[in-house]
Amino acid sequence: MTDENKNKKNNKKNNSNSEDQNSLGLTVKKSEDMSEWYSQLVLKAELAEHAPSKGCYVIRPRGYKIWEAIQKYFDKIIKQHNVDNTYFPLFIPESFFQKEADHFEGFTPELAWVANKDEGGERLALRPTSEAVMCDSFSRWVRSWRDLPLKINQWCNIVRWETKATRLFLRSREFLWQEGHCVYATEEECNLDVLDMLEEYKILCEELLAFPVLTGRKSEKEKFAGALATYSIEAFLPDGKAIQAGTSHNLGQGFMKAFDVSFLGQDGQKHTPWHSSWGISTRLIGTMVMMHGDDKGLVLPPRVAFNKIVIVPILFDKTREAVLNKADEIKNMLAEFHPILDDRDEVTPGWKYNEWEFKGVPLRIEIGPRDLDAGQVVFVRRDNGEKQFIKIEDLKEVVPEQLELMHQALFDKAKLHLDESIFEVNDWDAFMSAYEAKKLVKVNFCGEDECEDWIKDKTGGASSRNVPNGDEGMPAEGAKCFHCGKPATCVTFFSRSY
RNA sequence: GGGGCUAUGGUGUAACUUGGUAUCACUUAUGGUUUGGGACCAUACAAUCGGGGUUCAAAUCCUCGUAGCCCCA
Repeated sequence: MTDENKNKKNNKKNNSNSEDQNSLGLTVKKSEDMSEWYSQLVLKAELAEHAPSKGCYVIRPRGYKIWEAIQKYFDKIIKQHNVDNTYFPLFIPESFFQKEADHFEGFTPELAWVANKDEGGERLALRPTSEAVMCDSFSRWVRSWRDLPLKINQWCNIVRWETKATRLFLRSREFLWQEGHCVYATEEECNLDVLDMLEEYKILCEELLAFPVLTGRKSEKEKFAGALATYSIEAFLPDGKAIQAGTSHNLGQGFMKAFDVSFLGQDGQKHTPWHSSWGISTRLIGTMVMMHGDDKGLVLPPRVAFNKIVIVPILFDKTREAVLNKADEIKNMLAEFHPILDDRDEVTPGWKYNEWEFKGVPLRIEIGPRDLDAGQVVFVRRDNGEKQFIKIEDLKEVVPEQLELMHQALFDKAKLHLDESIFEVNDWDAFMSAYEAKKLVKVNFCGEDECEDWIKDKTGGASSRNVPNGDEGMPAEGAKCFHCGKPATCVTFFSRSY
């Protein structure tokens, strides 16, 4: 054994001796090593676990509940936009991919192929996204201007053969998402849809997941393979890295032409329609966990949490029955919040507090013999840990009130971090110092691939996030690119990213 | 894409250098005493990642595979 190995082993030993091994808890602090903190939390809070095949994971019930909350919220939005759910096959013939050259080129490196079967001599790939297979159907479904707009969505899994390091929820070879695809008669309608859905994603993050995002257009370098323009929502995490949390693409007419989708207009002429697609994935789960979790474990935003309350009765033999009866009464009174009544005898109240905090339940109600006489409970919010006494008859009012306050507090904290992280700079030196301080750097930018490549290379990882929509994304007259000095074409955010 | 490290009950680990009965704790189960911020006693269940090799003998050495983590591009 080499010295180096011995040292590693000794370190491991020392660490394990100094740690509390029976702990549910985490061995690192979020502020010290967020990456390790995240891995431990996702596993120990039983959101997910590694699967036998590389880069894949099992979503456990506690994690899937979060996905269900996202689905429940967003499926309603989809329907409000008159988008219908469908299901398209997992297998896509190779020739379908090849019809759109940019798309094929962009996705080839991460396609997974079915090895032992081919149909009619043609290979089948597992879908990395469904433009190709959907457009094939669209070519039959779209004939007349009366068939438009055609608006469909699917909730499904997709496969992208990642070669980079994979992370639970954040980057994996298979993941769950929703992909909406709309076909419009005009460019204007298509554009509007692309931006509308981007806005819906923003609202989803703010209203359900309780964090802010930057909405904007991706650079040429970062846009979707085959798109005219890609827009994204970008979340900025506490460790100073951005993460793309959702995308909306204006796919223009490329796929339409490639798959021969056309319609007869009111003018009796044949026209090529316009095409959009937009998606969010289980990556949002990871983003939410990193955004709100703390050193005590998971923090579920109130609107995401299925069980919004845990009731911990304090049980002594003499008063046991009376306390349990009252706890049960409270549980029924607050049934709409799906309270958990933790009446286990085998662990102490203190254990329960720590356990439910770790699992992120938003509110805790403690009730013991002393409270019984006073007609009150001890009431604790997960995000701030403050204890207060609440009269039992006031609970029905206080619970929804505190859930809303907690949502707002989580959002405000995330918003404050985002606002404090944005640094506007005009030259390379200022850029580098802001970037090294893990800021979200706002610059005038030429928007060119070569310039962006150079920046990424020079900094060892700075990438453009997006260009804000509207006036905010427009540089002042005469503004120059912060790096190359050519005339700036846009205002862009740069940062480290996941 | 290149390099390094790791894999032992459900969990965290010891034993590996120098081959020989697999350690300890937690968890779990049962019984009892407990319970307002991580209670305790007793007993019991439970493990060497997969394939191949070396050897009288492999957790330990060699080899291939699989998976995870880290560093560089």
